[in-house]
Amino acid sequence: MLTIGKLSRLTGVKVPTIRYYEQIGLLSCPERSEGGQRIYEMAVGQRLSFIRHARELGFSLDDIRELLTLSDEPDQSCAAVDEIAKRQLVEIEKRITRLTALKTEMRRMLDQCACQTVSTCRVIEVLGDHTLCTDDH
Amino acid sequence: MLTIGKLSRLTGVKVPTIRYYEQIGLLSCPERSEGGQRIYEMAVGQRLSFIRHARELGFSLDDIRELLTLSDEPDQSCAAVDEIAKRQLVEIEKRITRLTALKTEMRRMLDQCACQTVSTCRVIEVLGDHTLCTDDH
DNA sequence: CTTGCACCTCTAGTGACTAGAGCAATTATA
DNA sequence: TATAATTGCTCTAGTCACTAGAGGTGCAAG
Ligand SMILES: [Zn+2]
Ligand SMILES: [Zn+2]
Ligand SMILES: [Zn+2]
Ligand SMILES: [Zn+2]
Repeated sequence: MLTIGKLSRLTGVKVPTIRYYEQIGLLSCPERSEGGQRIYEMAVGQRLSFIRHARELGFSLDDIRELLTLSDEPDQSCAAVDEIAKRQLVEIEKRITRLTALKTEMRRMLDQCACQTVSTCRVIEVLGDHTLCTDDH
Repeated sequence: MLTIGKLSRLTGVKVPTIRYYEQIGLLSCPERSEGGQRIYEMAVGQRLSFIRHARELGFSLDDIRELLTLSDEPDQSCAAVDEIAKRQLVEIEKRITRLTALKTEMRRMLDQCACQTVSTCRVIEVLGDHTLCTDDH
């Protein structure tokens, strides 16, 4: 049995975040002490660690909610699970592609700036005129 | 002279977004028609296009606010401008690094899954146990 | 003159928390 | 046992950059 603080230390999830997860129904309401404080069973630590790790890997809370539901049915096919993960992978790849293009553009801007006055600054110039860019973003 | 709709079409910034930018002081309040509708000078198009392009390149509205202020003083050194852009570049690079690590981890998870039942799903397993990962995130 | 689109203000919602106020319960120390 | 320190509680509001919707008004074409 754990207080919210201990659960927090155990999982690395901050106390207000745990309460937030309860509020949005990602964690079910735990028992309370006589004084009204939350008391968690040890197993909640597993669930919370799962949530934390999935968040670190970039899954949305909605995806996590679904993953948790799926993981409660061990005999089902894991196709749906893998589908969510694949979608997440594609998302990540898209973001990397986009950010890589931005990086190139930013570097080009900075490299071309002669570092004199604002009136001749290449950064300002390019920001004001997308046709000076090499690709769309 | 432009109505808000024309300004929107000219710059590709949505009407509510233009009003939002006015609300937070990124665009100054334009004149109004007798009926109370906003009427913009052509020059606002430049400013708004600058904002849009900077947003597309990932700058925050706070950074953009500062860039706009700086760009109004053409004779100053552009060091401060370039500083903001450099910071932004570093941010982008950090995000790429992080996302690349996530991508690796996600791919590993998916590759290792034998695609049978949830109980043996590698995705669920790894999400529940970070020690199965190859790096920190 | 009427139709229909564009425009107006204001409020609330998004995601995933975070901060803070003001108070109650529990635990550690004296 | 008394007190102090820590931890817990609820509730509200703030973050960022918008977006959606309600309920109303202005304006231009036919
Ligand atoms: Zn410069
Ligand atoms: Zn561009
Ligand atoms: Zn699987
Ligand atoms: Zn991990």
